Amino acid sequence: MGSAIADVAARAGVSKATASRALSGKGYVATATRQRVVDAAKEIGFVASPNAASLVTGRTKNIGVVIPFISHWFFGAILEGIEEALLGRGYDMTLYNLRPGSVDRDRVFDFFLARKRFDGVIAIGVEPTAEEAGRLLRLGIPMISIGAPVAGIRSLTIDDVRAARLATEHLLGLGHRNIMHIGGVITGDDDQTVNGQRLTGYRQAMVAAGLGGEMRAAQAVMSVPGGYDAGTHALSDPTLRPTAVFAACDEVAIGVMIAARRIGIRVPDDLSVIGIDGHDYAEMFSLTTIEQKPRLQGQSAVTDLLEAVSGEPAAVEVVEMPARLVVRASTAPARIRADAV
Amino acid sequence: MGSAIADVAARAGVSKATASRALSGKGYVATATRQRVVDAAKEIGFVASPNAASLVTGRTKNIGVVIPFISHWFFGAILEGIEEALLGRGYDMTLYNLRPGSVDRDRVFDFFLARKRFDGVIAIGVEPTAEEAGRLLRLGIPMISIGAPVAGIRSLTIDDVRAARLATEHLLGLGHRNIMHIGGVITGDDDQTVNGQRLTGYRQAMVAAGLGGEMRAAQAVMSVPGGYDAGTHALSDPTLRPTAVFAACDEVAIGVMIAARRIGIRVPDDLSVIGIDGHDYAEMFSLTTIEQKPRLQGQSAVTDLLEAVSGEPAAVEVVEMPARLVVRASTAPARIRADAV
DNA sequence: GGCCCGTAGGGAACCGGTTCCATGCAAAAG
DNA sequence: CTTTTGCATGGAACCGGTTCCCTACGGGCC
Repeated sequence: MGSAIADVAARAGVSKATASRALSGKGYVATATRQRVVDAAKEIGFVASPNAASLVTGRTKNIGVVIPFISHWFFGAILEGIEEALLGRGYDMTLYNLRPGSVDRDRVFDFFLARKRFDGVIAIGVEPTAEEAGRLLRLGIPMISIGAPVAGIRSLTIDDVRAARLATEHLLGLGHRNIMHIGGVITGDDDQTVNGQRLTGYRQAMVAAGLGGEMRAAQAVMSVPGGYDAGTHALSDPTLRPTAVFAACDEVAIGVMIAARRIGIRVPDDLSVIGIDGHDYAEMFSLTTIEQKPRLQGQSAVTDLLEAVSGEPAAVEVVEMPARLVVRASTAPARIRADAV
Repeated sequence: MGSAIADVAARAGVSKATASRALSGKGYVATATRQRVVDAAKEIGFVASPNAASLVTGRTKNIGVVIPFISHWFFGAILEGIEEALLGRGYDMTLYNLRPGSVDRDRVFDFFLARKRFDGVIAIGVEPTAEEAGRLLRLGIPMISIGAPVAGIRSLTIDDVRAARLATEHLLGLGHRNIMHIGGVITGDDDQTVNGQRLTGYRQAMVAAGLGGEMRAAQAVMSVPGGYDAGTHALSDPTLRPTAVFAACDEVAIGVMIAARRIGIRVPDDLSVIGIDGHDYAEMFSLTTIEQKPRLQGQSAVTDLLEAVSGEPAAVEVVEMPARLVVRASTAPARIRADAV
C-alpha cells in the first residue's frame, strides 16, 4: 500500500541516502540523478511520512493552538490569521478548543500539548499559568500567548487598559457624564484578564474626569444577545438611564444598540455607544469602536513563534499591537437632557 | 533533553518492551512491575513521542479538517462539534482553512492532506472532486464530507432542496405570493452546491404553487452586511417590494430584517422573513428559520469517520441530518396590501 | 606527477517507540 | 509426576525516513 523511500530508491537505481537527498534538495546530487529519483517517486506515487522525518530531525512542522471559542468572530479571525501564516510556511495547525472553566484544561496541557508532536504552541485568550508554561518550556517547546500579558510568557497584546481609557475618554470628550460600562464577566477584585483590564481603563478615565462617584458597570455574556439582554436591563428605567455606554466588545455594543432601538431610544441622539474590536459588522452598524486587527495578531504570533522555534529566544517579552479609535455614527455629543432642564 | 522510553526502562530495571507494555496497558505486565515503570516515568518526566508510535502502528490519532471559513458562525459551530468529539476520543484535529477559489486548494489536498499524517479527513462545505477524494482513498485515508452530497464520497448533509421548499411553503401557507429569494452566489445553471440546492427548493415550491412567473431571486454575500446590502437594494422600490423574503441563511435574513427596519418596513407586519440555519442569534431576532444542528453534524461526522478508520466502510453513502421549521415572530400572514385594495 | 579539493553516492547508524518471538517459571490439568 | 497452560519478561526486528562517515573520481594547482 504505502510506498516507502526505499522503493523509490530501488526504482531509480540509487541508495536510500541519495533518494532522500534528491527529494529533500539537501546535499550533493547530480542533476540527472535527481531527475531519475523525482520521476521514480512520481511514478509510484510516493508520499513521504512526516512522522518518520520528525523522529530523526526533531521538528514536526506542526504548531498547537489553544483557543476558548471558535464560533466567535474575534477568535475565529485570529485563527484565520494564524492558519494562513502557518500554511504559507508549510506548517500544520492543530487546534484545541478550551472553553473557559473546562475540566479538559489539564488534559490539554498535560497530555495533548506536552507531547513531542509540536514545535511550538500558541495560546489565545487562555492565560496559561506558570506551571502550564513551564512544563512546555522544559520540553523545549516555545509558547506565545495572545491576550492579557502573563508574567514569564512571551505575549502579544493590545494595551487593554489604554484601549478602555481611550473609549471612555472619547465619550467624556463628547460631554457625556453618565457613562455606563457593560463588560465581560469579572472574577475577583484584581482581575488581570482582558475583561478586568478594560474595566480598569474605564475606572481610570472616569476617576480622572472627577466622575469616580458616577461609575456604573454591568456584566454581560460577550455576544450580541448578551449585550441585548444587558442593554435592555440597563436602559429600561428612564430615570437611571445612562447617556452613553462603553461596551467591552463590539458584539455587546451591537446588542446594546439593538436593545436601545427596541425600547425607542435613538442612537446616537439619546444614547452614544462605543465598543472595542473592530468587528466585521461595525461598519454596517455605524459603530464607533477601538479597532484592533485580529488577523494581523495571528500572523504576528506565528512570525514570533517560528523565530523562537528555529533560533534564540527573542528579547522582548510583551509585544504590543495597535488599537485605534474609529469614529462612526454611534457616538455623538451629549445633549442637555429634558429631565435635567 | 527529551527522555526516551529506554531511560524509563533502565530506571525501572526492565526492558524497553516491558516498559512499553506497562505504559500502554497492552499485554501482560505484573502489577508491581507496572507500578515501578509508571513511577519511573513520572520521576524523569517521560513524555511519549506520538510520531515514533505512529511510525510503527500506522495510526496517527490525528484527523485533518478542511473548512472554507472559520469566522462564520455556522462553520465555527461545526468545528466546535468536531473538536469536542475528537478530543474526547484522544484524537487531534489539524485544520486547513480553504477559502473558496483559493489557489492553495491543490497544495492542501496534494501536499498537506495526502501525507501519512492523518487517519482520516473531514471536508466541510468544500465539495471535493473525484480526483481529490481518490488520491486520499488510494492512500487508505477515509474521508467524509459535510455539505452538499458528492457522488462516491461519504457525505453528511441536510436535504437542502427540501429545507428551502419547507421555508418557501411556510411563506406560501401564510398567504404570501410575492416571495423573493436572497441566496448565496450561484455558479452556472445546474449548481449542485448548497446555495444551488436552496435556490432549486425555492423554485420547486413556487412552481408547485403556480407562481413560476412571480419568482425573484437575488444573490448576496452570506453575512449580515451582505444581507443588509441585498435587502436594502431589494426593498428600496415600494412598487417592486416583496411581501416575504426567504433568505438562504440566517445571517442574510438578519441583515434583511435590519435593512427593512431602517427603511421603515415593519417585520413581520409589512414583510415576513425566514432563514435557514438556526443561528445562535435567531432567538434574539425572533427569526423564523429552518433549524439545523451544526454541532451535532460535526459530532456525527467524527463518529462516522472513526468507524471507517478502524473498521469496514459503512454501507450508507449519504447520511441525512435533521432540519426542522422553527416558527418565531419574523413571519406572519400576508395582509391585503394598501396598493392592491 | 602527486596532492588537495569539490562533487557524487553508498553503507549503516539512528530517532523512539511497538510488537513478534522465544524463554522461564509457576500453577493447573491429566 | 509429567505435561500443558497462562502469565511475565527480554531480545531483536521493524516502521521510514535523515544524516554521519567513508570511498571514489576528476580537475586544478604546486
